[in-house]
Amino acid sequence: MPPTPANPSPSPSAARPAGSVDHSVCGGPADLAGPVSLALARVARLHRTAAGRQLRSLGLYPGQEFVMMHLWDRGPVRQSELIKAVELDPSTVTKTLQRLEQAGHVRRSPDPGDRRAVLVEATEQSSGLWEDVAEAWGALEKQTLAGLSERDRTEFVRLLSLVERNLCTEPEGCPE
Amino acid sequence: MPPTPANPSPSPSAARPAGSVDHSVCGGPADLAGPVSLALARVARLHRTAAGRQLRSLGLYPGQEFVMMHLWDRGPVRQSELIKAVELDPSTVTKTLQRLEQAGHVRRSPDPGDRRAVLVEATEQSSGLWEDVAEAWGALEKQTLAGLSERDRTEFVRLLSLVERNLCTEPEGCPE
DNA sequence: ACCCATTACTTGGCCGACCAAGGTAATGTT
DNA sequence: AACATTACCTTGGTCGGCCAAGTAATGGGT
Repeated sequence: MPPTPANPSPSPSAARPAGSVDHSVCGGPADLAGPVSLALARVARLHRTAAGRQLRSLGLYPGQEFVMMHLWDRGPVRQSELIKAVELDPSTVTKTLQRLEQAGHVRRSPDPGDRRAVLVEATEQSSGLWEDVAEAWGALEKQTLAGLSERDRTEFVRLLSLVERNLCTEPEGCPE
Repeated sequence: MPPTPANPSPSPSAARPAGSVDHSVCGGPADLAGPVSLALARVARLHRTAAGRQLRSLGLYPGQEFVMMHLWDRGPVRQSELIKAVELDPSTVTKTLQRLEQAGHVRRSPDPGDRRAVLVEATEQSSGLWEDVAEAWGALEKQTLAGLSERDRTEFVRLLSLVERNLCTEPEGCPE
């Protein structure tokens, strides 16, 4: 008998570790299974929102930074290269590039050596953004990690790396 | 002189810690500033995608779980309560609920006591999903944390909590 | 009683992300 | 040389998420 509404924790077949669930932070409710996944999802959304706030004023939308940054320090690349780099769905990259192109941040041209391919590069006009974006990301990084010791930070990236490996492997979807 | 294409790291004004950037995992490229923010963003996307894969087969889309889970163990609630609980934009919740309603997972009715408000509850039909969702989240949690020691896990939630607090506070956007 | 701020929700629009399906060009196979 | 496969990209559609703006009901203050 799964959900007997208005009646907490009917004891499922799966996860529900133990009594309290830690909702230590920020008033977050945090009931439900999978405390880590839940926390991760919440943090991720907050992080993206924060990035968005930083970027909006620059005329970029969250997600576009990755593309621009790659172009800025790689120069002209094939779109396929870019796709592998950002690890996004090809169609996502296509659409993002269309918008970036229309905004004048990016130029695209057919690859003479392979008529299926498209070469992408940041426009000169976009170079002014570079600094701003770097600064915005610096600020975001700073806000994200405020109050974390050096040890905490390295620990955090270590754990993130582990988790990333976990999420990459199993059902495939990771490059390689 | 910001972007001199095809020329790595022109030394910005902001973050760019040191030489190598750790791209320890999964072949990820991981150049660019803000290694933590970047890693976090990547992990978050992978995590959401993984959740999506689990959920698709159940006829749910990522994000809807949170709503359903809340309804399942809280019973009928006002929409405003739900919004506070999931910490999402009201319009997001509205749309999600419309879709969930159309899918038959949720029922909505006007609150007799307050004619602006809407009461939301999970349908009986949806109760079958409960177990599946719990299981899916269990699996996700398991995959996410595979190979992490108990100490690593608690450390991870601790760090996530800190980061969450950081991202909540500053520019406001957190409940309270 | 009246006005006005607050609360509760909705609509429309835009973007990032995915999948599914399609079209074209390069490459491999026989 | 013809065919099949694979690589590269685009289009269309759907969702989650945000913001901005709008409607409607409640409640407080005077």
